Amino acid sequence: MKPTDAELEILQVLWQKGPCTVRQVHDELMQNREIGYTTALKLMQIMHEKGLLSRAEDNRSHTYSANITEEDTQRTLVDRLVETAFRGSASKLVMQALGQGKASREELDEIRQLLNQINPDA
Amino acid sequence: MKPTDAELEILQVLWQKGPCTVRQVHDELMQNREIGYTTALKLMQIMHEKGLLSRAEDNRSHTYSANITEEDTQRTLVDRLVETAFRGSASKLVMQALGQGKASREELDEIRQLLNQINPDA
DNA sequence: TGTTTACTACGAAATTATTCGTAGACGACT
DNA sequence: AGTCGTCTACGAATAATTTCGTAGTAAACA
Repeated sequence: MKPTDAELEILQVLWQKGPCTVRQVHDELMQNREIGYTTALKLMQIMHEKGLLSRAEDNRSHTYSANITEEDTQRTLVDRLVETAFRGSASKLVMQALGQGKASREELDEIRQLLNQINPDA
Repeated sequence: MKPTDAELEILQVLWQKGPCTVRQVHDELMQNREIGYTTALKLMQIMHEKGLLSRAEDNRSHTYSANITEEDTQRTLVDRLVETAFRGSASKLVMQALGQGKASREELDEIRQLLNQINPDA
């Protein structure tokens, strides 16, 4: 399942903050851009219908949480991007991402470690 | 500029085949899925209006070519994905892509080489 | 010359995504 | 009880994307 852009924004909030009310999500989204409260509400209702979010109807308000993990979503999106934009070559994507020079030394070390663990002939 | 999904399909054809007529692009797209000829035509006309494609009005038919390179587009899409799905961490994306185990030994070597060339303290 | 074929142009339907206004419910507070 | 603030539900406008039908034009051909 590929979340839309607006859905991804909301998932980000839930992944970072954990279960939230619409109010909390909306406050967070407002840090980045203008968006009406009912817009956020509607989006979250739709996501709930789609099964993307579950909700606890606690008191008066509802508390929503993500039904998919950040990692699974990242995997889906990366796979998709590799297919649609990199003709199936994951390494091309890696080279592109690394080439941007936005990774710190620590991150690069982490990647080296991962590389050493990988056995492509398994 | 972020091409839409349908636009990316068409760009892929043009990047791989070079300048093409609508007919050629359509034939290629049909290899992967059902799509009407006029749909492809319309998409390419819109892309031309947007400046995404240029066209030579040769004979009877038109020959279209991409105005943006595959690399630039890949860069745009990767940057965007890093921002929206990886909270700005390019290395997280790299780890995710490498973790899928879809890279060959040769590709991994290539990545190692690139890693060694990168100086994060420049 | 008349018919078939291949092309472009264009309008518009269909689909999907995003946005928000309005209404109704419920609790809190006076 | 009446009013205010906050919440959900829901309809619907808007926008963006994808789709294709129809019409017109011109080359190719019988």
